[in-house]
Amino acid sequence: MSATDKAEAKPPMRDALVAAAFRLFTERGYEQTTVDDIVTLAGVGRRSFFRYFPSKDDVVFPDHERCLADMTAFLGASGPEHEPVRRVCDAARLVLLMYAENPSFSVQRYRLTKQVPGLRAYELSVVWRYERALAEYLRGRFAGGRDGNLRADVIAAAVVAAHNNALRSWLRSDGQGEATATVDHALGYVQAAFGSPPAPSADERRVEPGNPPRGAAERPEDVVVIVSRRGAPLWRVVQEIETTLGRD
Amino acid sequence: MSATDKAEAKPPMRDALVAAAFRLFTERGYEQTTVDDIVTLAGVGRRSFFRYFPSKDDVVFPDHERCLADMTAFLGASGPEHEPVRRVCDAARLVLLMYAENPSFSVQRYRLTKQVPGLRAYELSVVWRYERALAEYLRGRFAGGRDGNLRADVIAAAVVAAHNNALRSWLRSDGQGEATATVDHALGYVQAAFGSPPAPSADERRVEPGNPPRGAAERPEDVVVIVSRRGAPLWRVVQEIETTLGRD
DNA sequence: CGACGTCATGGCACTCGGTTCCCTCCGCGC
DNA sequence: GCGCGGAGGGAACCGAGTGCCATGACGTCG
Repeated sequence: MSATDKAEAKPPMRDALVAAAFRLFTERGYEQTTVDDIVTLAGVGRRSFFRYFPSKDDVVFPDHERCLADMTAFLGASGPEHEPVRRVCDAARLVLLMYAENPSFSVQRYRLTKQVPGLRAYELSVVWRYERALAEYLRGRFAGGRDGNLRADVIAAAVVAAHNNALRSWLRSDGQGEATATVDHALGYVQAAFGSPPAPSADERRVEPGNPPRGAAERPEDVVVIVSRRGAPLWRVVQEIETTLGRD
Repeated sequence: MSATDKAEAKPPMRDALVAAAFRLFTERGYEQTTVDDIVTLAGVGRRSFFRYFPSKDDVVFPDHERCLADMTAFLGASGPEHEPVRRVCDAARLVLLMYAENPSFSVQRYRLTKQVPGLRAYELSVVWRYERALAEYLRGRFAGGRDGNLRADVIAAAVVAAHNNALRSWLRSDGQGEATATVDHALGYVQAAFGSPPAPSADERRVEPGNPPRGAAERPEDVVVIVSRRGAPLWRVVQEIETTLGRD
C-alpha cells in the first residue's frame, strides 16, 4: 500500500462491481439483471453501486469517461502546427486504443450493446460527446474560415462514423486481426475527402508545377472548390459562386 | 363526426396530452413535471398516457415516427436513376420539412432538448435511426463498390451532421428566415465533398450563358464548384478535384 | 489514551417511470 | 334482450435512482 495507493489503484470495489455485472449480464441478460443482483453478487451495499456508477448503464462503459478526458487533453495540447483533420483522426485513434487494450471485454460489451436498445441509446450519448469534442476543436481551428462551423460538424461526424465503422468491423471479428490497420484505412478515406494530404510521401511528383508541400502546413481553406455540373445553367453557377464566396 | 373521424383525426386525446405536456414542460421544466401531472392536467388516466406514448420522452417527439416512416418510404421508392448522395440529401430535407411545418413547436422543443440531458440522449437515438436509414440505403447503392459500407456510413453521417447544423442554426433564430436555403447550402457542402457527377450527358463544355431561372426547378446539385484560392499549391487543387469527383 | 472529524460504506425509505392485471363503460351485431 | 370487443381507467407492482442517517475505520489533536 505504498506507491499504487494514491496514484492509481483506487477502487478494488469498482472493479468488483464491473466484474459481477458483466458476469450476470452475459449469463442472464442486461434487463433481466437488477442492480440488487449485482450488488449481492459483489457483496456490497446497493447504495455503493450508485456511488461508483451514476446509473446502471455506466457500468457497461466504465472507462469512457477517462478516455474522453484523454481526448480533450490531447486536443487541448494541439498547436497550430498540427493539420486539423489529421489531428482529429489521431484523437479518434485514442478511442480505438482503449478498445484494443481489452479486446475480450470490448467484444463482450459490443454483443451486449448490439442487442439491448437501452444500451445502444446510452452508447450514442457517449459517442456524441466524443464527436462534440472533435467538433469543438475543429471549430476553433476553422474559426473565421468560410462555413467554419459547418465544416467542423461535418468532418467530426465523418471521422466518428469512419472510426466506428472500422471499430465495429473489428469487434464483429471477435477482436481478431489488427484493428489499427482497419481504422487507418477508414480514417484515410475521410482525410482524403476533407483533409490535407496525410503524409506528403512520394506521390505528388507530377502535380507540382512549382510549390512542393513544404511544411504540410497548407490548410484546406486554401482551396475552395466550385465545380459546375455539365449543362448547368450559368445563373446557377453564378449563384453558387456568390454564396460560396459569401456576402456576409 | 363524419368525415374526419376515420380518415385523419384519430386521437383528440393524444394531442391533448402533447399540449398539456408542453404547457407543463415550459412552465416548470421537464424533469419537474411528472407523468401524473400531465394526465391530471389533460384529465385522462395515467394508463392512457402510456397507451399513446411508450415513454415520457416520446411525448416530446410526437411525429418523428411518422417522419421516419416517410423517409424509409422515400428511399425505398428510389430507382437506379437517382444519384445516391443527392437522394439521401433529399431524404434529409424531409426532416427539415417536418420541423418547418410547425416552427413554434419546433423551437419550443429545441429549447427543451438543449437543456435537458435526458431529452438530448433520446433525440440522439431518434437521429441515429434516421442516419441508419440513410446508411442502409447507401449501402445498397454502393454494394460491390470499393469500401461501400464505409462510404455509406461516412456519407450518411456527414449528411445528418450538415442537416442538423443548418437545422439548429434555424432553430436558434427562433424559426425566422428561410430554413431551406440554409439546409441547401449545408447539404451542398456535403455533396461537393462526396457526390459523384451525375450521368455524363453529352454536352460538357459550355454552360449556356444568359439563362434566366425558367422553371426555378434547378437544384443546387446541378452545380458543384471547385475554386482555387490564389497561391494555393496545384497539388491541393488536383487532390481536391480528385476526391470531389471520386475515384471508385 | 480518548475525543473528535472525516470518509467510505451500508441500510432504509421515498419518488417516479413503466408494466401488469383487471375492471368499467360504450357501442356494436345477434 | 344478450353477448362482445375495444377504448379508457384504476390499483398494485417492479426497478432505477436519490436523500438521509447510522456505523465503523482511520487519522489527528488534545
